[in-house]
Amino acid sequence: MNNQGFFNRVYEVVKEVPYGRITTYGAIAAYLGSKGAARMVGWALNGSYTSEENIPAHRVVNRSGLLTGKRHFGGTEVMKQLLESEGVIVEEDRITRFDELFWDPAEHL
DNA sequence: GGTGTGACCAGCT
DNA sequence: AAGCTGGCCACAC
Repeated sequence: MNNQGFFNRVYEVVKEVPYGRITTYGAIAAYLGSKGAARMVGWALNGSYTSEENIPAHRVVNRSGLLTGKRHFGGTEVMKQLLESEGVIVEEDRITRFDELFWDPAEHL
């Protein structure tokens, strides 16, 4: 059912990310079956803001836990604020306790 | 239907 | 050690 498009699946996964948790592009891409399509995941999130649904893209970071797409939120501090608002500590545009806060889609889904 | 792109990843120089 | 290039896949024009 959710095979209609790669984008749609990315949205579903990101929306399933629990509060105060984060995931990575590579993890999502790998879960979708396209390990090398990490770039595609970021692009999907690029359209997330155009999507009718509210996609917590701020919970998605790169493999280093770095807020790579922070600039796409319309403000580098916006993403940080959102994460800290959920209890996630952000330092130097990077997730602290990244290993602990990391949420693997394959593990939950 | 080919080309370009994109918020990455990993390896090479 | 750090910077850069290529590769990867799927969508838009």
